[in-house]
Amino acid sequence: MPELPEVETVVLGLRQLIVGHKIRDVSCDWARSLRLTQAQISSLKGTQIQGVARRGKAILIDLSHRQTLVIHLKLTGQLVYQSRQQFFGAGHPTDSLLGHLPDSSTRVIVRLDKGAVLYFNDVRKFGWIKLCPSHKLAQMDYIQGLGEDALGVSVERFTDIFETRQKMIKACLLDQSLLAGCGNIYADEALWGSKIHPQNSAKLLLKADFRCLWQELQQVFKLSLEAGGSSSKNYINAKGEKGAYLDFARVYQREGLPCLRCTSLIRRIKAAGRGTYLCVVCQKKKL
DNA sequence: TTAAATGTTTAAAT
DNA sequence: CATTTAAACATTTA
Repeated sequence: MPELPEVETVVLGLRQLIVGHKIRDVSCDWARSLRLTQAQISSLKGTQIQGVARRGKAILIDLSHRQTLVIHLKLTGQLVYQSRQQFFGAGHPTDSLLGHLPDSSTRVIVRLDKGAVLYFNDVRKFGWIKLCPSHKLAQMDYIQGLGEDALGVSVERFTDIFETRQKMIKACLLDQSLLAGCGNIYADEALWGSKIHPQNSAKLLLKADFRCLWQELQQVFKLSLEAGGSSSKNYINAKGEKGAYLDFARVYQREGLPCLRCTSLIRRIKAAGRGTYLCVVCQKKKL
């Protein structure tokens, strides 16, 4: 699912809740969700959680035995924290964020001290949890392949990374080895916002195009983050109704609806292997 | 029944 | 070599 804003929402939320907690035990009923050896699983017991961070779309949980849990939510992962006093869930928006847990999508259960529990739910089972020595994190397969983080990258760096690339700009935005964190929804939103055709080769874009694209991407991230990600706490509003999920989207999943700028109808095409929404009038292809 | 889904990886085709 | 496309992972929903 989850892209950078949703992952960041998980991280900010969990940091307030789980740091200081000790792990009692970890269980799992779908082996591929928890990619640890039995020895590694045992090593977690009694360990204290020292910090929660994000790198690209990966969630990093630092533990007192100098190991770090690395979690990837992929398309449908979510993390939910429950204790007597608190409840917090974020990631892919589904009813599991508020229903009784564990449920049928629960893959891993981390029992913490003081009666608290952390659930890793993942309907499609693509997500994973790994463990890595903290000092070797940079060499871990997934982390090692990540480019600069998309949140807070400077315009200059952003432009430098892309301007010489031959491939289509959308493929560039989705390439985690170039820029880490952007996913399908935010790529479409930023491209629409900057009036750039997703299939334009990056090298055809002007400095002004990159500046605009960068601006739009940071802006959509910010909006989504303020709303708690396109999921999470605002999935359910104060009245207990389904709320802000994708409310910020201006093109994504709006096929057949009028473009909010020019009223021509939003089209859906396939680009960079993904469903892609755009306004063919506003987002002109360059020669 | 078919198509697609907020991601990544790998193999095969250009 | 650089890019693109398709398939795979597994399940649900339209």
